[in-house]
Amino acid sequence: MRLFWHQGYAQTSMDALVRELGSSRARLYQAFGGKKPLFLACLASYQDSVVSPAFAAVERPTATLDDIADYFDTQISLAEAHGLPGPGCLVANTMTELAPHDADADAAVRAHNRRLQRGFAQVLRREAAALDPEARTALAEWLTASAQGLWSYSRCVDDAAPLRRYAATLMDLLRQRIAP
Amino acid sequence: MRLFWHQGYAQTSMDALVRELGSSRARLYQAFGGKKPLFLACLASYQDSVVSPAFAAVERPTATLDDIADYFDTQISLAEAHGLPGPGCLVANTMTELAPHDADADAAVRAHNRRLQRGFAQVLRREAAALDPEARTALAEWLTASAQGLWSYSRCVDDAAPLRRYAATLMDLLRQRIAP
DNA sequence: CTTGTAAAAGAACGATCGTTCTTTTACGCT
DNA sequence: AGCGTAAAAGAACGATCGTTCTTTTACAAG
Repeated sequence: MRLFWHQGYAQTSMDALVRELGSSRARLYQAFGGKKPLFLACLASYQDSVVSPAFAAVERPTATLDDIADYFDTQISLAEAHGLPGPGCLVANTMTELAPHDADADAAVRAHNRRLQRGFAQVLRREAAALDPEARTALAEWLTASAQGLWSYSRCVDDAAPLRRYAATLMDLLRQRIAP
Repeated sequence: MRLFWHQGYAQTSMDALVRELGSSRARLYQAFGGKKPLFLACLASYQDSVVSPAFAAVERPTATLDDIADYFDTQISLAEAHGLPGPGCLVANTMTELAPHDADADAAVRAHNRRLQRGFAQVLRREAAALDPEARTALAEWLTASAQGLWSYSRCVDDAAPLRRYAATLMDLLRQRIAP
């Protein structure tokens, strides 16, 4: 997963994957059937091991705006830990590299976006009850796309400061928008 | 340029470029020296032929918030004309594919981001004079990163409606933030 | 018309890609 | 211990990559 994440799909060879996983080529092909199915499995594994731990708090029925802020902070700290400019988000990278050319990758990416948007929307239903539903949906969609902007940005900055400023601005704008 | 834009750097072969350009391999190598210099030349050409026409209005000394909104609308209409899911923005794609691994691409991408941020900041200096400079810088940086989010998003949506909602939300949030 | 020269075309090279296949290893069963 | 079988390792395949080199073409000068 790490290689796909850091280098992208096209730039990661089966040879490198065999070396990284310490497995054999035959085993990889028997278990997954090829490079693309292996990549899709990595994408699913990424959901479980990276996205879910960070986003689960937002999906709790009691989640607040602070949980959204924490989600961004968590992801930024993760990016910082990987070293900046960093690998970004595997899903976000897939969105630009593979999704337009591969139906399976596209489906996985859209499912991810739906998940984020749904999580954000649930928080907003409680925290922005005064807004009409369409406005809340628009904000949830905006937050989802803004997360992608964060990941793109993380690929060409030297440290986490600009990313934190971006996240802080996002939350400021959101709070001002839903303030009574 | 079109091939790099639509398919990315790694997925575009010199063979395909020769066919697309109707030129010969020898001529390409004599004129540019290789695949990467050719790509960098395309990146520069993209700035002139795509970015500048859309962004020049924002960089005018008299530009207003409406010019920023027009910039987003123009880019969305361009994406729509290319067909969605579309090729996105060559610079945004380079940001995720090549910039982390290539110093030249990284420099070009950062220069692009500085240009956008500077343009946005100049508008905000007039339209948000009440805000302190740091807040204006944060907003200009936010708009720049948000543009990248728009392009990421454009790679996995079927029509322009979500993109227009995103841009409209951006402008709403911005106007509310700088409202007196 | 002949000849010199530069540009264009495409053959060819080594390297590497994803994939397959053959060989080897190792372990459970009688 | 001997043997059958499945898994692991890596050699090998055709295809394609970026790049280079050889051949052909076309045109201008004498």
